[in-house]
Amino acid sequence: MTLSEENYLKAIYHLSDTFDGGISTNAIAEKMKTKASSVTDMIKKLSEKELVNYRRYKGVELTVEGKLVAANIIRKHRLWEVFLVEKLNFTWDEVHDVAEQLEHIKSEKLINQLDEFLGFPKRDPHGDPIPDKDGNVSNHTDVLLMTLNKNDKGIIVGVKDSSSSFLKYLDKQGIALGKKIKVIDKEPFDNSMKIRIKKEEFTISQQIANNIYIKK
Amino acid sequence: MTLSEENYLKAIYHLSDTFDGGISTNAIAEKMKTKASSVTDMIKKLSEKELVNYRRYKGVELTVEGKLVAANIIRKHRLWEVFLVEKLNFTWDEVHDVAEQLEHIKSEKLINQLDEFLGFPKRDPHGDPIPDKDGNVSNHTDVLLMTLNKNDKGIIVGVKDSSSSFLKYLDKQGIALGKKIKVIDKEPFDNSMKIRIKKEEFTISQQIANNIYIKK
DNA sequence: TTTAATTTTTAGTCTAGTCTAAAAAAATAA
DNA sequence: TTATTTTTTTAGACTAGACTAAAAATTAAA
Repeated sequence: MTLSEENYLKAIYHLSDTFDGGISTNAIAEKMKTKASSVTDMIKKLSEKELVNYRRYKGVELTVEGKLVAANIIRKHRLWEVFLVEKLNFTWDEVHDVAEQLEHIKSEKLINQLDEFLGFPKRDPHGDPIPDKDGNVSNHTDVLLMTLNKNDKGIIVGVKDSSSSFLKYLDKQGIALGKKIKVIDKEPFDNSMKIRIKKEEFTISQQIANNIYIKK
Repeated sequence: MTLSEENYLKAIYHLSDTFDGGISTNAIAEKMKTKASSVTDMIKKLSEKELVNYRRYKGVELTVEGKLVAANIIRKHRLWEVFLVEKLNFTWDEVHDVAEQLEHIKSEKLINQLDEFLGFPKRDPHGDPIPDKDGNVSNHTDVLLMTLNKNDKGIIVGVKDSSSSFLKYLDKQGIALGKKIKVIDKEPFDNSMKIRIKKEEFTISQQIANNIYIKK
């Protein structure tokens, strides 16, 4: 498994989460910030290794084996994120680039010991679930804040967008995982909503509400 | 800095420790398990970047900058080794391959926080000194067990050979860092020595004694 | 259903890092 | 000091992974 192969598998895995059926060459190219022709080359290679199913012009799907490999990389990524935040005092908007490197370290023992050292965490600092050794992910039944209605209540459990700028915005507003939230009002015109967190009320845009997961 | 460049710098750094003056192409090739022609190519590249001084047929020496880069990689390697042993229950003969990967992770913050998290350790699990941020290494004034004479005493502080097989041998014999040792007798014929550790006496060959560092 | 636009693939090129084989320089021996 | 051996470098080829430009297949529009 080369670094590049691993990154392609991860990208396909994430795209499969959002879209059904074969993932298009262009979609992968965009996600990987590379060119479609490069994607075609790599897909052929992954197909040879039976990590993806591929029919020309029809896009790709991960095989069972490919899915396992990808889930394992994501498992490592998220466990390292927990480590960075819990043990090394990183903030949740600083961890991504480093975890992106650490996820490629190869050692079964390392990752299992790390898991234990961290107390077998179930979610990373952004609220995303950590796959287990067999690639099983506790499925995300949580809903987007956007879908709540007036007077609905819940707990913030995750974010969809993990970009540094978004996370910094949340920190500034005092929006953090585990906080209780209540929808005070919802504006039908632009879907913005007035929310309450810890007795403080303020308004957020639909764009923000569309990137926060809530457990009801 | 590519992975390959980093590995060459590290190899040259280690070789400079043992040999004075320019490090030969062949010596690097042997250490890196590659061919002399590949070494020549890479040396040219490192020379362009002013990380080594190079004169055709005369071998290489690290520049001040090159030495700093190399020391930094070794710093990372050794800090990760401490982490693996102290926090993740690795044994000292298991850490090398994983640390070899982890040493290439790029993040200033990561390594400084790790250093702090580990309590600013001075030595790795094999007793080797950990360079500081500026590449300074507390110089190894310790002597090889081989150089001790009858009735000399000391404390085991390091090993020269970190191969898994050697470390396993030491574990089996109960030879560990920090243990007090006394030379009971030394055989002039083959330089083997009878030693005592914790009231137990046994004989070791010169080869073994040549790979253990002692603080007198 | 033929044409136009879009997507995907192919063909060929480039770079980093490796290799083999041969040439050149340096070190050693006669 | 010349000949031989060893070391180092050069020349040229190979692979992975990327790229550009052009061809082919598919999809959408007229």
